[in-house]
Amino acid sequence: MTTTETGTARPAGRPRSEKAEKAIIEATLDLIGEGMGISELSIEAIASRAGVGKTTIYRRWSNKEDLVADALASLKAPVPQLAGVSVRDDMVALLDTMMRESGHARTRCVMNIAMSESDRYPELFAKFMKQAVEPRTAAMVAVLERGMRTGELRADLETRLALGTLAGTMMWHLKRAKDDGDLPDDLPARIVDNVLRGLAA
Amino acid sequence: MTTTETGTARPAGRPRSEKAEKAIIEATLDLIGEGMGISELSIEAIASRAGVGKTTIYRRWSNKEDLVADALASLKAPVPQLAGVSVRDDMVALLDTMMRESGHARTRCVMNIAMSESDRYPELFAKFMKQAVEPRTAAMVAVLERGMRTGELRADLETRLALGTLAGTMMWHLKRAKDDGDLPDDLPARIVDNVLRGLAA
DNA sequence: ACGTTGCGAAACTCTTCCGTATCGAAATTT
DNA sequence: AAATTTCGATACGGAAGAGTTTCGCAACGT
Repeated sequence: MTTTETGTARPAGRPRSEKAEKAIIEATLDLIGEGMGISELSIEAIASRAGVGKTTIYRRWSNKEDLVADALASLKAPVPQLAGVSVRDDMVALLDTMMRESGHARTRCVMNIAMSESDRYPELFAKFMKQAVEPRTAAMVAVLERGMRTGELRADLETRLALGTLAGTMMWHLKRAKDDGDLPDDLPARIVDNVLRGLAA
Repeated sequence: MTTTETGTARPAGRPRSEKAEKAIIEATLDLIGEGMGISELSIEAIASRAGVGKTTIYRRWSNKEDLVADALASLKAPVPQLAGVSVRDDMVALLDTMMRESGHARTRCVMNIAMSESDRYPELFAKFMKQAVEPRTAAMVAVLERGMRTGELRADLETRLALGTLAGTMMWHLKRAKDDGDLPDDLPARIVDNVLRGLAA
């Protein structure tokens, strides 16, 4: 070998622009964030918004679905740092993160797409769930299981069911909030307190 | 007046086919039920599926959005007959209806559309909410308020919050069920019992 | 220097579909 | 019978956009 290798053999010619790639992904998420559905999303619009040629897109992704899948998958879920003191406080923090993030139009639209187009693009959905949703549900399940061990929660709790109740309630309210856009700051706390205590007299 | 009137003065000429109208609405819901988003839905596909000419559609609706709005609005929500004995049983019955109806692909897809395209088609969304969703939430709220009066539920309950917890939890599980399609028959009962009792030890 | 590959831009073909118009046949009122 | 309206079918012009190709230039290796 005479080449100066840096791990992998670099092919000859001009290397692909990392900047262009970022711009394409960003433009895609941008347009989705403006309320576009996948079928309304056009490669030409993405190229124009990103300031690149269509060739540059097709050189990397063979079609629209592949591109959108990568774009959605690039949304990492930053799970918040938890105090770890009480289940109640940790869960409020987790729901609060959900609420604050859904305040951004982009997040809401991405969620809409992931939810509603999951039938049409199952692979896309699976990728998104794994990258963006599962880290959060895993964090919630961990909190719940800790509570069962410490005795803060009932020992016979079904964690999947309890997770659904907490996250599902939050989602329900986030959906309804689209009209004016703001929910009370203490909503996460009220949800958690209600769910922990129960509705029965 | 010399005409044989039947309430309203019928104009001369061949009357519009009631059957064609039904077929158009049905074809629209059918295609939506096959996973098509509104923007993917084409008038030509609807006409073909309904076995009518495009003219027959455009004579009745001036564009796609009007047609879809009417189609979605035609989905009445049949609120089940409630026993009215206990809040617990009535609520299980309501959630059970949600679950069984969401077993139909058409219902799921219609829900998806209503949820996700609400930003793009706000009037459509409003119409759908009023016709198909509000009757159900109203029934749930009625059950909750009855429970507060009878003492079966806490008197200081926030009904909107409690509604969100019950319906939101059910929705959460319905979303996850897409993979294989079936949820345990006793899921509604387990949800209600868990929510009423609370998660805390 | 030179070959190779990526770049943005533009032109291109092909398909889909909207909304309108036109046709002969059918249904209904007068 | 005549007039009117709807029917399904088909054709049309136009817009949009997918995916490909070509072009001249830029960036990288040898």
